[in-house]
Amino acid sequence: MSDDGARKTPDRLRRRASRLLSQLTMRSDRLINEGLARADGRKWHYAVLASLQEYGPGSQAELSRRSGIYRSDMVGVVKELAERDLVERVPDPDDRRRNVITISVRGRRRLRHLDRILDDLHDELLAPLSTAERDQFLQLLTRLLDHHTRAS
Amino acid sequence: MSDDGARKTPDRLRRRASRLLSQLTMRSDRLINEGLARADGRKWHYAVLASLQEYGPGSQAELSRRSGIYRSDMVGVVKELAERDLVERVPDPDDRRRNVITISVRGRRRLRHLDRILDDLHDELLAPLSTAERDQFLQLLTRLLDHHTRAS
DNA sequence: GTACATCGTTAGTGGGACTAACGCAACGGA
DNA sequence: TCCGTTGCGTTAGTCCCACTAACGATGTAC
Repeated sequence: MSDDGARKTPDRLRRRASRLLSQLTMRSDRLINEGLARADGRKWHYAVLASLQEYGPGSQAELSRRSGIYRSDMVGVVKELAERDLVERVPDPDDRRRNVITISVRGRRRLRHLDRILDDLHDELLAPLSTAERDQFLQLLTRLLDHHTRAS
Repeated sequence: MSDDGARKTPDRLRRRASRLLSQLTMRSDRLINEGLARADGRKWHYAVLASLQEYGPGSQAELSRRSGIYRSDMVGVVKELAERDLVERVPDPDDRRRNVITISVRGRRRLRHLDRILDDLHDELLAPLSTAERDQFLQLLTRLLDHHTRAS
């Protein structure tokens, strides 16, 4: 950003929800990415590990669907996770197109770790809000997102 | 996105404010960009025109600071606006490093037009929320953004 | 068997934030 | 008056991310 100091951001801009969202998301993404990076973590790793933990093993394509990561990008994510022994990738004997991805013990431990890191980072992200306000914020975001997800 | 149908998005993911923000912002950006594109408009055009309207003429560097657009990107934006006769770009006689950018009559009309378009698009974006909830949402976003802007 | 869909993979697109470095002009001291 | 610093506009290029296209191999349906 470069609009520090004499903040002359026009009102029209400052008031638009779309702009508030992009700006805040930019900061939020930076905060989370940097926070995770400090622990050699990435958002995508977290997403995949969480998906494996909550819904069990699955093919890359299925992980894709669960996590919203494109299957073209999933290749690299799974590779990185496998390199770190957080996940096992085994060809599916029943369907030779598929790899079955399974979370490892290290993977579960790692997920717990990332969860703690994310808790802290979100505390920082939502710092100015009270507990009630945080809930409200989440609720509003969820309703909006749900609305635009169904509509898509 | 690709997580339609059987929504198996893990809870951990669905609940994180950071993720809600990115996802919603992605939809929001698409909505706004496509809406503006239908009228041959762009976010950046709006930002610059709004800044000129509210604070008067300025150099490209100053517009940069007002709008948060990088001065390297401002070059192209001003060029596009000038091509459409929405602004005038004149060398500053008092400081030969500068161009003075001024909004034209067409520019003002265009800004009003874009404002109407954006009003509609934001109505769509915030559709599921009541008026009170929209205010609250904006207020929460603003507080969060302010907090993370000062801290930067 | 033949058409079609799905899987993993590679490559590449397009947009947006952001950096580096340039030549030029202005400003602020010694 | 020269000199270092700062600000300007511009060009080029980086990185990240969502997303598309196309591929060969495999599975499924008719």
